[in-house]
Amino acid sequence: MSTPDTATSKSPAGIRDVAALAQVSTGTVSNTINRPDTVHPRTRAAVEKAIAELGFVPNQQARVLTGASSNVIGLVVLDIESPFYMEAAHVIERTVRESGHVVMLCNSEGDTTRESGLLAMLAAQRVRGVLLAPASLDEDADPYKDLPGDLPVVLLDYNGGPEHCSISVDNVAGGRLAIEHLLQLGHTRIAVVGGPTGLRQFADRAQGAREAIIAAGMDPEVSLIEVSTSGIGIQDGRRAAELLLEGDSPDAVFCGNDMLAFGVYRGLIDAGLSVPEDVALVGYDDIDFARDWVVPLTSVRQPIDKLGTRAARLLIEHSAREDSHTHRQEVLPPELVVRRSTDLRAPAQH
Amino acid sequence: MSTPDTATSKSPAGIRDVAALAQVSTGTVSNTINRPDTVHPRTRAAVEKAIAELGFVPNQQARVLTGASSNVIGLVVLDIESPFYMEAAHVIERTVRESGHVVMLCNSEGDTTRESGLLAMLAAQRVRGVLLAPASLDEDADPYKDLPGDLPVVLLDYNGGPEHCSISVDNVAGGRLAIEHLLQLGHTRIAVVGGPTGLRQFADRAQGAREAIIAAGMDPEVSLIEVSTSGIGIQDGRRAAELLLEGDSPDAVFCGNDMLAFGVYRGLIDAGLSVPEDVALVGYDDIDFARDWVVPLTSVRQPIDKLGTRAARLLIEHSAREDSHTHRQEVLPPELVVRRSTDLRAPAQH
DNA sequence: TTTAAAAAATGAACCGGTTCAAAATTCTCG
DNA sequence: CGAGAATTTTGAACCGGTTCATTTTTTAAA
Repeated sequence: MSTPDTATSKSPAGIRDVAALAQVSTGTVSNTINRPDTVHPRTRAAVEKAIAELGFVPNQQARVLTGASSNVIGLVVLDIESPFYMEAAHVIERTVRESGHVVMLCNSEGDTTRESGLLAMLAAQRVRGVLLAPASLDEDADPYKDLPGDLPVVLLDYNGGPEHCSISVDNVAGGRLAIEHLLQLGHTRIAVVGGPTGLRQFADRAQGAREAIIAAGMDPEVSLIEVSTSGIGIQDGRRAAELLLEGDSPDAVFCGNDMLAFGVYRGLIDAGLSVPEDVALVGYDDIDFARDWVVPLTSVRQPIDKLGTRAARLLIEHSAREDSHTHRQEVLPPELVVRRSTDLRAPAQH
Repeated sequence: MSTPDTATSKSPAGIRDVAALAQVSTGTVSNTINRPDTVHPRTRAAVEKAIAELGFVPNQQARVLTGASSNVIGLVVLDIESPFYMEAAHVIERTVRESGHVVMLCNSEGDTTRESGLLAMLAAQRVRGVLLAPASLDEDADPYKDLPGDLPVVLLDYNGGPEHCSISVDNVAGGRLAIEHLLQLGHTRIAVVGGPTGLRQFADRAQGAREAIIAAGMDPEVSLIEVSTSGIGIQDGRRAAELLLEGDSPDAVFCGNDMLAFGVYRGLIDAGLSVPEDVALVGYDDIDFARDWVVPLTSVRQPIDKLGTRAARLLIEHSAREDSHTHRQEVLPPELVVRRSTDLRAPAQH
């Protein structure tokens, strides 16, 4: 409106338009943009003026087509609303930005069909590579065997074996950590609210819980009450709590993630119990909310920062030297963050 | 590994490779992909076989280059971790998917410099269009006047005037709703915890609060205690609560968003007050957590669903017929959701 | 002033698809 | 069987940048 847009208001200016206006060749324009030091200052100024005048924006598509590698990185998560994945996305976005890349965020919604559709789309898009938090959790068959083209992929939060790069957190160790903490505090009837059977991460955490009980010389059949839920949200936790309170109440509850823990908390409060006096509560993930919850939540922290940065860097590296690349699997250790939901003496802030 | 990859393991197969293998011309391959009904069944079969054999994935970049419109839509939000924007992103992703598009999610982190960088990048990427939740909230100067190229943009949650398409929610009305509710319940000393001065949304909500007080024939100077915060997170709310409790305690608090409300809740609880008995509490946004909070939170709901779907559809439409397009501004009404944080009689679930 | 070397600019070919006018093939029907 | 119509197939040109061998200009040295 205010800028009269001197010339073409039809289609966005191309490099040839710029070349014509600046009275140089297209090669020179290209050089001005990509190798400014190889072009004479006077010429450069003229070209830059023309670029500004036309509002010329180089077409990235065309650029990639000629061999330049794309600066887009795909990120496929299985739940775009889960705080855990969002924090991860944030870290990844930041890391990736430092090297001039951008993230294309996609949501598989835990659906393997959608997931492979997205992978195909990202391959068609010729993205630089993909960070994939897999929806498919079949252990036997490797579902990522035949990826479209030779799309570089790094699995996120899931160890897919030696055929893939991956960064994951040791979920079994995490489960163990939680239970060891509760045992140390003297709890003997511990409930485990693990998400849906079939989600590997959650199964592993429950497995760790069992191992810890056994290592302490106790019988899981007696001291461990396992409950599975259909989802991994607050409501699911709440229902789990109701279920637990029907039988012999546990004196501690370990939840497969923080959202479940929040739900369990509500269920306990509604039943007139208090945390941690009557029941101790441990979550998993240590999302931001855990620290700020009414009763700050003890939680097994996944090192999201490391997870995200490592994964992003690994992918960029991987996609840089396409061949002669050996897949690498990194497994990070989780860490227990003790707060008041298990220990009243814990500082109010952390 | 299992697939020996007969031919080229060097660079991903191109349309000419397919044509050669199927013994047809490139045009026929293109037709097989895009207009299958115009090619003879026998030929089609041969081409499809070749495509499968080579693992051919059409290069989307090249496709776009020849004029096809991109299927990528940019989404720029100012806080990737904010539940509100994530819920919006989810809705948008879903809507956009239905028409075969994908979302490229970017985080401006409230920084206008980063924001324009992202817009330039999206323009270079030749995305179909951009949904922008603006970081720049200057009212006077229109900061989106000279967008790179003729990138179609729809402003999200912000009315940018007649020069832009936008979908927003009436924040003034929202503020009014909240206060009217509190007045109706008989509260007379109402605090308003509005975020940072300078964030328009928040300023508008506070403005609505003032209007409601005046409309009720009261004096804002007397009945309204306004507090501003430096951020819009839980911690900021908590600090605001501490500040409020130093002076004459209010009997109700209206917060600029739900996160602030959660923080205020913690501050109140820590000071030995209870909600809603001692102080009523109203949030804004009605994020998922509000319903599941320990004391379910009364909140002014932004119709995120509508916001997201409308915005996405408007953008696609806008970007379809580039010219002869008149900018449209839609303003959606907010809605009050009453829960126990203001009214004990509210049902436990909603 | 001449000449060799360095610096700058050029422009056609190319990336990998799509398009479309023209050519080749198949079908219809007198 | 042959003409005309309908259906398929073809392939060169194009999209908008980049590349790089070549040409042109400038600079430095003799």
